[in-house]
Parts: sequence; C-alpha cells; structure tokens
Amino acid sequence: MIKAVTGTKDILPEEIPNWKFLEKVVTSVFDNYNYKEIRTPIFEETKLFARGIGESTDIVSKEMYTFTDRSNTSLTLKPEMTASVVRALIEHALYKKQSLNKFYYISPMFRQERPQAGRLRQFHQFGAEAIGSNNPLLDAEIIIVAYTILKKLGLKNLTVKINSLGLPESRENYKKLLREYLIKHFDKLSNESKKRFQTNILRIFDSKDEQDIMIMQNAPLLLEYLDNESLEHFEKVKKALVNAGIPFEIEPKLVRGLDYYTNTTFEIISSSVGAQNALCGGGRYNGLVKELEGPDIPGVGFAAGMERILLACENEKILSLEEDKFDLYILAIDKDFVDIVFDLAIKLRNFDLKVELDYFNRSLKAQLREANKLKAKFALFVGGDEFKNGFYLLKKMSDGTQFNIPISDWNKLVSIIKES
RNA sequence: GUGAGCAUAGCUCAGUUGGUUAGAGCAUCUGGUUGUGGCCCAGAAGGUCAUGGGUUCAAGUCCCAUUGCUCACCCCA
Repeated sequence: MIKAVTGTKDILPEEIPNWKFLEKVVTSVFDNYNYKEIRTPIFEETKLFARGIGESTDIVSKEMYTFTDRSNTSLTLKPEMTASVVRALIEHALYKKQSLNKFYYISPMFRQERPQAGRLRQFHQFGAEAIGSNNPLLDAEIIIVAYTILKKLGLKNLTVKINSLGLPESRENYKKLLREYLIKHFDKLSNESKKRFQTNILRIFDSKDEQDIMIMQNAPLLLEYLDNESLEHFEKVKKALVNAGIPFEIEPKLVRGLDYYTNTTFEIISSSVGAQNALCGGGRYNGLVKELEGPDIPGVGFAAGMERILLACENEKILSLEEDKFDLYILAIDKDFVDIVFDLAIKLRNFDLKVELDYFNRSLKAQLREANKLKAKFALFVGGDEFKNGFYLLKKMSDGTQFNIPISDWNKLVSIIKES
C-alpha cells in the first residue's frame, strides 16, 4: 500500500470544518487590522532562503527540501514565509506604492524534521508581515493580532513572551561579553553548546542541558546591554501592549533561531499541547529587506503553526461540532423512477438546496435510513400512486408528517423546504 | 541525526504460563410481511495478527531483523 510520506498528513473531510473555522477567524481578524492576503509560490530559488534566513541556521543547513529542476536550478520548498513575502515586495516594488505594506498569508510550509506532536514535515502556517515602518506600535500590533486570533478561537492557557535583541551593533558588543563570560566555563558546556559557541552563541540560552542552564543563569543578559535606541523602542512596545490589555512576560533568554531578527522578538506558548508548545513566534527584522537587495526598510511579522493551534483547540475542547445541515433526500419508490429522481435532484440543487439521493437502487427502507443518517430535513418520495396522480410525497423527518405536493408546483416544494 | 515505546477487522481495543476454526463494541450491508427512518432485534460481510526470518510438536503470544507509527531530544511554528 502506498502511504502518505513521513511527516505528511491527509486532512480528511471530517476535519475540514475545524480548518475552515480557524481560517475564518484568522481572515476576519486580519481584515479588521487591514492586513492584505498575499500568496507566493510553494517553491523558490534556494538562495532566497539561504540569504534571507541565514546559512548557519538549522532550517537552512539541515531541514530544507531542496532539489534541482531540469534546468539545474536549485529550488527549495518554502520552509517559512517571510523571505518569500519580502522577495515579492521587492520584485513588484510594492514599497513604492505605499510606504507601509501589511500582508497576511495562510500556506503550507516544508521542513524535514523528525515528526512529533505538533510538528510535521508539511505543516501549515498563517502569519503577517508589516513592512515599511520602524514604529514600535507595529511591533505591538503584530503581537496583538496574533494574540487576538488565538483568543478569538477561545484558547486559554496562553503565555506571551517578549524580548529585545537590540540593534546588530549592540548585539555584537554583547556577544563579545558573552563570549568572554563563557570562555571561562567552556569546558563544562555541553557538546551542543560548544558548537553553538562558534555558530550562534545566543542560542546557548535555549539549551535544556542542566549544566548549561546553571552556567547561563549567571551569564550577562542582552537586555542589560541594549543600546538606548533599542531600549526606548522596547519600552514603547511594552507600553502599547499594556494599554491593549495584553498580558506578557519578559523573557531575556528568548532568542529566535532565524538570523534576520532585530529588536523585538516574541513567542506565544500554550500549555495545552505537547513539547512543541510555541503556537506562534515572530519579531522585527529591520535588516532583511536590504539583505535581499531591496531598499533599507524595516519590517516586523509573525508566523503561527496551524496544526499546533488546532491541537490546542482540541485539547481544550473548544471546537464546536456544527451539525451539517441537509435539506432533502429524494427516494425512488420503485426502480422505474431512479432516472427521474436523478433529474429532479439536479433541478432542486439549482434552487440552492442541498440534495442527495441513492446510487445503489436500494430498498425504500434503506433509502430512508440513509436520509436519516444524513440528517436530511425532508425526504421526497417519487413514484407509486402519488406520482400517477400528479404528486410527490414530502415527508418531514423531524416529526414524520407527510403531505402531497403537486409535481408542477416547484415554488411550493422549494419554499416549504427552505422555510423549515 | 539520537533515544524510548507501540504495531490484531474501516475505527477503538480484548486475546490467560505458547495449545482447536483469532473475538467484542462502534461503523458498514441485509432483513424484521405489500410503500417509510431513528430505538430495538436477527443475520452477513470484513483479518496473510505490519513484513521477513528463527525457536518449538505447536507462535497473535517468545527471539532477531526490517518497515511504519507515536512520543521525546535537537530545532522550531
């Protein structure tokens, strides 16, 4: 048997209502905040991600689905969306049409990691990017939008964590300090952290190794060494969040794994899912547009994992099971009428009714059982004496009452069904 | 990439210290008197017990390998 490849999942019809519900909430909130949807291709030239996300990041160095096409171009299935959105912004010079562009997206992403609860190789994210302004209010707005969506879904058990990485220069200065501190404890660091000492020293804060955590407890914190401008920026973000009534925690150790972040970073975690508890994350990326050969304009954004969010919803039992409304099931009283039933169903569907019929020439009893199973509001009997006399027999399933409807009287049939 | 656990019907699961023809519930299908649903009742269909080896008189059950899934690490959403 051929099965879906590791880390991919079919979303079956029974799960679709949950996805539709999530998408509806997402689009409505983005619409309120005037973010415009953007859709970019599923794959890009590999170098976009290599340069946008950073060669040394885990995503680029070991998780991308990269292949060459027939003309030997290296292509990659998108592992995240920000680089693609920025590419599109630059390519179409959208920054010239308006100084601030606010985008949102809903799209599959691809990363070759070991699957786990809340982690797939093809997964879905929604997210937003606000590009063109360095206003700290936009940092706050991005966090507020993300939080609002999760709240509107009905999620509880959320924690917003924020941090500031400062400007690249102040970060470099801080890294020096951190290096000086860590060199003293280098021998005691875990192997993984020793590697990070070279590649991305800030990530040592993320380590779950006990020794590492002990060491890092006394390490200097980036927040304490921020330049004045970043500090002021961060203060304004916090103030805006307080005014908006968003509860948050400052997490000085929150270091995001993508190279492009500057200043604000944030994450919203949920205690309702497994170990992969970050429902969404994001931050400011003031150097990225320029890095990708665009103008030197700032941006801020976030991405949210839809599978994780749905998992959290499921665990918090907040997904409403809306019953599928079903208007009419048409039955053939005897087999001579199956063609008439089929034609009739088509006609009634053109009146915007949801209509089903039997495709197995089954007994009347079986057909009626089917009508009941589908929760049809009405069953229409076609055939027999009624038909001979110019009538259909309409049965209301909820109370079992039946009445004749003249075959020619479409309006009556349709209006009875619609009005119930 | 590392580690642990699991694999029996479409689904959720029983299956005793290894011992006849591998079971249940739900779901599916048929019937319960002429042309009528739900509840109920009766019946049917559905399994190479993940795959391949091994031990044994005898393997769903014990051993090994492979594959897959799940969870965790790593990292991230």
